[in-house]
Amino acid sequence: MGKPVTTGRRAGLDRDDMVCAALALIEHEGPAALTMRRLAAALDVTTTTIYWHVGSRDELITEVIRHQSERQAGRPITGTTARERVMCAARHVWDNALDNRAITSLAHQTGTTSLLEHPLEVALGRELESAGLTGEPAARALRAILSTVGGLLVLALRNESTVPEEHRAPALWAATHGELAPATIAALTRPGDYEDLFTSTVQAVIDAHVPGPRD
Amino acid sequence: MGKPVTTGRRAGLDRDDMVCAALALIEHEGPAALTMRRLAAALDVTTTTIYWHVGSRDELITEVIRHQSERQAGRPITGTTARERVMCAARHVWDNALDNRAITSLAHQTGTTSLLEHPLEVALGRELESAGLTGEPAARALRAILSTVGGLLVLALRNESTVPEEHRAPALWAATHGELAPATIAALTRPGDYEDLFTSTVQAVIDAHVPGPRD
DNA sequence: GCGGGCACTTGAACACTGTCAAAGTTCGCC
DNA sequence: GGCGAACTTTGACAGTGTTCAAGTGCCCGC
Repeated sequence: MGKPVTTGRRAGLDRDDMVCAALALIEHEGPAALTMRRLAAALDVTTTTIYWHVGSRDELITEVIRHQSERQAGRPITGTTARERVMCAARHVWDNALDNRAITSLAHQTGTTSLLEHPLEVALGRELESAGLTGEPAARALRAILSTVGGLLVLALRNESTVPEEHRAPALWAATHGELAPATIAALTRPGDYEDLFTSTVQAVIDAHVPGPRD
Repeated sequence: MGKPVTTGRRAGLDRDDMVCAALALIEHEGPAALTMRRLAAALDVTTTTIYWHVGSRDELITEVIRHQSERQAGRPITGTTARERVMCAARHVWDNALDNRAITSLAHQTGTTSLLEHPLEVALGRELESAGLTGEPAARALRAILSTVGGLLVLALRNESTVPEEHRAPALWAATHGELAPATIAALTRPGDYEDLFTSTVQAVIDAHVPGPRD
């Protein structure tokens, strides 16, 4: 009947639909694509409608992060020794971040990483307690491990394509003559293996906090 | 004489003035204050003039970072053992970042951290070579130490005031009942001491890569 | 049946961002 | 004196988050 595209109760969308659409948008087109107008277009709605449901962009992002946070709980912890199980919990944080790069980046740049990873952090905390740590030592170990993983994630999730090639690490090292041995420069010019770096570095931090089976 | 505020060669500013003014603006009012219009106002000039001199905002930022990079070189390395000297070089990265939070944050969010810290990274590399590491092992040690420091900096430089109190880590831990021991929760609710965390965590990573005096 | 009020939606704006084309002015040099 | 290069400005464009006033549809009580 050629309904005039009018206003009023037609969309039938609620807050959850907004959050899910935002999540999909981020996953498919990256964090920068999360624009109120783009999200509105994806939902076939006006930006004002989104504001009515979610309040603001920050609230929307927080909700997206919280939603994702619930989805990434519950991977099983394996391993027999305490160190192995702690390592496994740490690797869950790492793996989940790499499996959901876009949302993790978004959480990182909005300062809501704690919110996103909290369930995984709790799991890590449990393993630390099983290993015999409580109170302050457990908190210190937890923070040390999480910040180490976080630092590695900054490297692994960095979107190289946004920064010109001549300012990226390999090019900088290639331009560094005379200060370091050629073999070292060569090694630094090659791209690093983040997986190896993760394993050895996190293991070192864990070993410094969690007593081994013979202690 | 009521000179008409005309156009033409009047400002007498060059590219370097733009960069310095941008640096000052960032240091005094934070990275978010670096806006082309604000910078133009600070220089008593139009945005187009800035574009004529520096090309684009990204180029301006790159130049600011490079400029700052040169300023933060040259702190002396102290210590007698190899591990002490490596630790000192790592601490230089840490201290410089904390002393220049605004610029470091900016570099971090534009992916130019490598550019900013490259001189300090070279110094760290030198100490690693003095400790007997070369080639791939040196590169691995360097990357491990830098990513660890980077992860700690993410924590230490995070601007807490931008994210609502109930989504910050202490509040999240305070809301976590039943999963962890009360003493652990209490320790996690208290704000952490980043200085301690830096020392112990970085030391652990260094010890894993750099042989001690008795080896 | 119908009218009031709530729930939702829209259109149009505001202030802000980076960026650019065109036009203007001033300067050094021939 | 005039020409061309080196700047500088005006004024716009497209995009961002956000809000206000005005709609429209629907349910509920009368």
